[in-house]
Amino acid sequence: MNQQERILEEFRAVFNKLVWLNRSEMEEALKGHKPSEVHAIEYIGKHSDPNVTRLAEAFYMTRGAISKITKKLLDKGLIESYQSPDNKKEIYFKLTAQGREVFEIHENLHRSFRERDDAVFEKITDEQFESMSRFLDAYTRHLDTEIHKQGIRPEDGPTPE
Amino acid sequence: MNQQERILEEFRAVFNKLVWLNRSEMEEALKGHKPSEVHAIEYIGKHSDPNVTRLAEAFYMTRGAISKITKKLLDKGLIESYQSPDNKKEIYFKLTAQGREVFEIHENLHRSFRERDDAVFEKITDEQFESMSRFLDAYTRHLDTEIHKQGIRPEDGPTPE
DNA sequence: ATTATTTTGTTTCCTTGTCAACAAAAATAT
DNA sequence: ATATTTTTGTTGACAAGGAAACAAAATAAT
Repeated sequence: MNQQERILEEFRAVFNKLVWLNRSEMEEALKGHKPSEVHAIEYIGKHSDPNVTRLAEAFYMTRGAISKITKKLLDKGLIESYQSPDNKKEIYFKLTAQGREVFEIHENLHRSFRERDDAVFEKITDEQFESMSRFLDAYTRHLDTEIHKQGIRPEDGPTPE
Repeated sequence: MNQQERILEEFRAVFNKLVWLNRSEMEEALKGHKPSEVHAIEYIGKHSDPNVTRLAEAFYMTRGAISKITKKLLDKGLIESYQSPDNKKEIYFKLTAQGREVFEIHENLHRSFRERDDAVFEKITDEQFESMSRFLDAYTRHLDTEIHKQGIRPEDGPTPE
């Protein structure tokens, strides 16, 4: 295993550990709501006029899947839908009071996770941070170039926020 | 969004892009085999005496899920099972000739992905590499400590290779 | 040695997401 | 203006994976 594979593998491992560690606490605090539902609530709470298509693009999921999730959230009364007077096709979502509660719990938990790990990030120097950031930027640009080379298929490609 | 969140978010983005870019090519080359099947073939080809439990631990999946995947691979004739004379319970797997073909195609593709991205990794200095590596080690240790604090539940925790 | 506990693999049921087909609305072409 | 194409959201059929229950074998306890 060379340098390249090692660094990517290490990152993957850290990420997995992080996800696994946070999940149990998150699930405990938000019992009764599935991770995908909470995720959608977070997005809806943070963006203006979100609709099924936007959520699907942001989550790299199909519109069908999102449609089912928002249906559940509507049934639970965590979100409500509204439309623009000049567009009868698109359906937007916003949080209800009850949805905002879930949103806040989620935000607070995220804050606590961040604080928990602050120690590690305080120890990295600005140079270290800059170093990683430059690497990531370079890698992203490289991948974008490669994606472009392959002949892009924008309809199923990621369109991150 | 602070430093901490930014760096993690950037890594997630790079990772997603990487997965997405490689997937189409991989699926094209290994048509007829599901990603999870190929993944299992890779593991079986690289480890000695792998069984359902080992695969489940390595992939962070349940034994039930792995059991179904290996069943399919057996039916396809890509792997075969064998047992030790002094253990009638554990069932190990190894690749058949046909399975090795899939294994090789997969390995070659990975090699080509690596070569494709070499340029990016060649540009990072040894200091940069060291810097990232130290950060990752520190983060892993920190998370291990936190996991330990929480009261460990080894039965559903990750047990990476 | 016998009993109790743990490990291993499989199966059934359930949930979640993808895919494909569809209708309604909007955008574009002609 | 009308016709065609694209976008948007929904639904039903299907596949993948998780949870739980289970039997068989191995291990530990007594």
